Amino acid sequence: MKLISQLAREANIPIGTIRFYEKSGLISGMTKKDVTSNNYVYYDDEVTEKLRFIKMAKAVGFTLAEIKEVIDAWYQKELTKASKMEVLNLKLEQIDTKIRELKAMKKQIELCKNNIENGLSR
Amino acid sequence: MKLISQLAREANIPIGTIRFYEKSGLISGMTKKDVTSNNYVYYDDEVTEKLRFIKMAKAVGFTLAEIKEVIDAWYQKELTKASKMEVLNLKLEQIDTKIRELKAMKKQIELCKNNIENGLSR
DNA sequence: TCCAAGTATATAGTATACTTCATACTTGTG
DNA sequence: CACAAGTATGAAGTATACTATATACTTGGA
Repeated sequence: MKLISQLAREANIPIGTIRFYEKSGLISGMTKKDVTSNNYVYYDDEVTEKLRFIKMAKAVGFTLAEIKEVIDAWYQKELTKASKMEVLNLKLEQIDTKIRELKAMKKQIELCKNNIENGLSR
Repeated sequence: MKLISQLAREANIPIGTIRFYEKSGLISGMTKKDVTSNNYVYYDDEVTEKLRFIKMAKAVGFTLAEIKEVIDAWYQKELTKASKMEVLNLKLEQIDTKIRELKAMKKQIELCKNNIENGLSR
């Protein structure tokens, strides 16, 4: 159980961004009910995991809305098994598409490199 | 040589977006100097290629600024061979990073699927 | 006890990538 | 030659994802 500044350090994400993610429903901490003097929010390791996932997913072009879908399928017990599987399977397909696109880009860039090496205009 | 509406059809990208990309310096058409009655812009197949590349690169999370760098390394003759290679090599590294991240996400999601199948909360 | 540093909340501002709108001119077809 | 459809331009508006600012309260160490 950690406060927001420690979480930010661990995940290497600005505090402001974490608050934004919490407001957006991607993550959530909890207030300790036995503490009445403040309303500090505590986060567990699950949140750190989620933040790492968010970071990766964002890096490969998923939107926060898309990421939220996956996280909900992951952690929300309210959803049916079937609907969770549907979301996750769709996401796996999208991931494979992205991998294919990245490989295609790689080929194109390598071709381009060869052309430059050989002094061809293109 | 085609006008913008045909280009939009071929690349499956809205005309407005194409105009935005042109203003942003990612692509450029040409006006026919022998035509004086209008200032219609014509595009060749190179532009179609660029648009396809832009689409893929965007899908995997590259920004327009990053994409512009690659396109410039690709088509701008003004840059030195060395600086072009630098840009392209960096981009290849970033692509490999993204592929690794996608594979990591894939593993995580498949693990999550197994947990759901086996009825484990997590 | 003082006070720097941490926390919470709300609001406003910024950057990116479009998208829409208004206006005006051009072209091709009936 | 009328007129719908296409084109160009500029400016304003929108969505997403932050980022910064202001205010106020809390905590922990000298």
